[in-house]
Amino acid sequence: MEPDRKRPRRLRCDAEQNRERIIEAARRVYEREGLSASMASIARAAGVGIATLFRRFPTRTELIAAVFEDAMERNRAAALAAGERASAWDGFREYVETVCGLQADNRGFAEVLTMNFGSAKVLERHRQEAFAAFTDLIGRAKAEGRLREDFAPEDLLILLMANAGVLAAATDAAGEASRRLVGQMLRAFAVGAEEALPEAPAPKRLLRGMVRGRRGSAC
Amino acid sequence: MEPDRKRPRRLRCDAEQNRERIIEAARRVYEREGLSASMASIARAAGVGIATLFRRFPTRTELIAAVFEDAMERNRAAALAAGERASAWDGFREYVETVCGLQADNRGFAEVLTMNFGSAKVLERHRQEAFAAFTDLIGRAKAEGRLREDFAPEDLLILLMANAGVLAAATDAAGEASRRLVGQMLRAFAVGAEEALPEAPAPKRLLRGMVRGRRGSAC
DNA sequence: AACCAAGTGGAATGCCCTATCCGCTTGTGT
DNA sequence: ACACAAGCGGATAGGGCATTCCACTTGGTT
Repeated sequence: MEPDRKRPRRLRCDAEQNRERIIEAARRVYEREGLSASMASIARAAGVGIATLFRRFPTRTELIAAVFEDAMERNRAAALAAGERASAWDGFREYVETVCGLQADNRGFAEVLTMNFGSAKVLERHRQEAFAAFTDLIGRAKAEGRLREDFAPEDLLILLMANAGVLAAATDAAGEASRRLVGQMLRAFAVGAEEALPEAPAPKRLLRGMVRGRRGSAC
Repeated sequence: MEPDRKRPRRLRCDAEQNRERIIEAARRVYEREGLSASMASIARAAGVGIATLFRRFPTRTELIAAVFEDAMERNRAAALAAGERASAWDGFREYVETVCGLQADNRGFAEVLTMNFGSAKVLERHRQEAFAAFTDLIGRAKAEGRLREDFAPEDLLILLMANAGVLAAATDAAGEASRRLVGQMLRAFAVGAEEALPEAPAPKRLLRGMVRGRRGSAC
């Protein structure tokens, strides 16, 4: 995002440009295809040689970290903003919906949110901070009597994993199915829980794909 | 399962043996690795040549259908059995827990339950029948006043997709995380919903993997 | 202007995968 | 016992991918 800082000794300016092009291309590719996109396809999309990609990002993890740093930052911002709401429950609800929406909009980020990147310190710090803000929200929402006492912070992680699964499997109806899932889960978390549920997607569109597994094959 | 019937003119007995060996091997491999396991690895596991595998199962889908026919049959049986319970809600609950448990025990079947196999008629027929029995259960559980009126049959599909996602992402704590998810969802579905929740898994084990994507790469 | 470290792209290597081909082996009906 | 259709597995073609290597180019400094 910003020029650069602690990166060892500043890149030559054409190299820096290429670096940006790679990140932008990877952003597009990951958003559409998820993290399993090949390094080669990203280099192609960026219009650079494969060697250039590997020179700048020796491991896939480093590339992923660079690409999703700002999405994770947006996630953190959403958690902090939700913490400001007058009603903790409203904040809780808002954050859950927001983060699941981020997943729905970006297949790569959906996966990132369900994994652990031991290196990638910035990424993990943002995740930590978001999680801390959310944990704080949990306590207050319970105190308000709106969130069930047995809600655990891990339930958010589980929801993120579940949502990623729905998004991956529901192809066509992914957005609707995801919103429905989130609505159901919020009901499960809430104490009263009489809020309306988003409409369920039409069943035909729900089970569409067929052996959409990694490698080709067919019917 | 049974010798064979309408299969065109009966295989030579050594060929039939190989066919069984392939199915058994595929069962083991898919159970562990999911449906993305390669044909080559299955042939290797079965101790047959690749050609033999392709001769018997020209497409991946045919192999998958053969492998999971009986699991799908067990699924159907579970739905029918659940329909017999005196309390429809108890049956509903039992079936949901059972089918999600089947997913937890078998990564391949978890995926099968979230896809559509246009060919594979036996598979789809069993799925249909299970779904019909479940739909019947839904109506009765609503009539009992235990299941919320806005529960839709599609919610089961969504839950299956969600559960598959949790199972795929939670590696170590997969079983616990899955049970927790199911517990939450049942709360969302129920009218009263004051049943206890399974314990949440320890957070450390929840986010473990790191770019466990298809191909190697590393930290 | 000239130099050279930094940077580049494409070729090369090695792996695994799908799918098909083909010459050899074997079960089975006569 | 024999013939031969049925079946077998290894080899092969063709492709994608990760990763490394290397001869060439170029930005930036003097």
